Amino acid sequence: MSYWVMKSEPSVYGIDDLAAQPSQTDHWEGVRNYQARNMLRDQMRPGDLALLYHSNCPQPGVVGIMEIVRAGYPDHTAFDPESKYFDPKSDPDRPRWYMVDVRFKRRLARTIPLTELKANPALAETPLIRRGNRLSIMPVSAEHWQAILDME
DNA sequence: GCCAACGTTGGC
DNA sequence: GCCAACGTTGGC
Repeated sequence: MSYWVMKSEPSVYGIDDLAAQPSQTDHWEGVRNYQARNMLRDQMRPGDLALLYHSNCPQPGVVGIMEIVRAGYPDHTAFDPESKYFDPKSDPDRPRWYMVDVRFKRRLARTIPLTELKANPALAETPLIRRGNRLSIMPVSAEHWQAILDME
């Protein structure tokens, strides 16, 4: 079982949106980066856990925990010309982009802000806070996972 | 809004 | 394959 960090902009899709789903489950659509795609397609498995990180907002930080409930499968929004995630270079026979399904587990007791994550020496090596890392899906070690939750 | 740090595209 | 131009991300 693996741990992950998944980023989203709360103005687009945040923890409240996921929690509001009838099944508290949703597709993680719209990832259009090859490195992140490879993780979605090849590495994420049902039962894996992911921290949800809110980016591009007043208080960027980790806000909750999600569980991966379906392994990678083709991101159908890439096939839909009406979707903002449409990509004409992806088609059902040769899908370029993938997604997983995630289920809301819980909110953290508080948002753990990026400033605090950066200030924690135990997290110096975690991809989330390494400068310039813009991946929307990142692995996190079990040790770093625990170190983050210890800050809750 | 600014700008650093990327990733992608396309000419050659 | 190189690399300049361009687009995007995301903190601040």
